[in-house]
Amino acid sequence: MTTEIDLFRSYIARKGLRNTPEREEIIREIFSSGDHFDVDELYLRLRSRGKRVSKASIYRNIPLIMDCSLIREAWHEDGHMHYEPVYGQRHHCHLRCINCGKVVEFYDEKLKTIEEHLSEKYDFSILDHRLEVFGYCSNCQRNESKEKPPSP
Amino acid sequence: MTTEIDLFRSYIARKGLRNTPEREEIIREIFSSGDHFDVDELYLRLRSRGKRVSKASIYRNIPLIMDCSLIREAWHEDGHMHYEPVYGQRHHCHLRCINCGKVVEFYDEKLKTIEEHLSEKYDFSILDHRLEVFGYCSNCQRNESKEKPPSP
DNA sequence: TTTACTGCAAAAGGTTTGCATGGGT
DNA sequence: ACCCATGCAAACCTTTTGCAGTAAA
Repeated sequence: MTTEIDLFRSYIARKGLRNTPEREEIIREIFSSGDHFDVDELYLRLRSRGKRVSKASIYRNIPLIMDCSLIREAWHEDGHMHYEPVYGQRHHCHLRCINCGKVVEFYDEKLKTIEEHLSEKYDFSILDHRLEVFGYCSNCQRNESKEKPPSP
Repeated sequence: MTTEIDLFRSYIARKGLRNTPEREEIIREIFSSGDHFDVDELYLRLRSRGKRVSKASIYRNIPLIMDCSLIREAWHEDGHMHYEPVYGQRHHCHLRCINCGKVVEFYDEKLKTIEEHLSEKYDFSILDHRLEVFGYCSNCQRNESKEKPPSP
């Protein structure tokens, strides 16, 4: 976590911006768990630790934290964006259960190959990708029929 | 396009719902171009053809049209969802230029293999996936530096 | 005749922004 | 001292919803 904060500090300095306690708390909170999060959740987590950082500040800082590659957008769901820490983690994608929301992270080397093909074929310089795979987890496969509206 | 409308009609009938002129116009408009769209754009396209369908009706019908697999969510950008027609099209993913927004559709067989691996390894029954790849298209590679804010 | 569907306008929920205050550098 | 960052509240935008009227079946 020290590394993430240092990275952010140097990014802030490089951009001629200012370091603030709020900014440090946000980074600290994100990397204290290292898990996916959304703005509301992050706000409540900070709050529950007695750190009063406004949502406006979180919203204003997220673009900066993305810009220095410490987090990135993971997926959009339930009307809002979900983010994930990215620094120090192997790049990965998500396998998600469309019934219970369970998330499995995975990585597949073949994605690199796909990127290379695309780069050649369409003359793109490729920076990133995001793969989401959807299905029913083992639990929900059994209960699947219950959750679906009846087809009359 | 006849096929899409028939599919939708039979879906509506099967669900015990009602067919309406508005519903037919929406389907017709979506498949008249077969391209990506968002709600506002679809609304304006209908309007410019003299078809007055309210946005509320579009929003209310999109879940139905997704449910019968005629369209699906493509990506979330600029604060709103983008959809794409799916019926009659080979499943595909998107390569997008992060500078100019250019979209290239592609398909790679390796994604099927990835799905199979995931299915075995994590015991998921997999229904779908969405892969977005980001980079600079050939044009924007040259002009990349211009578009970025200066780093002081 | 029944009741689902539509349009309108209001509401809801996430995100952005204007403004005055406070705090890094 | 300068001016960027914060908190608050209002504004903004997309999407959802309540309601009364309309029209499929």
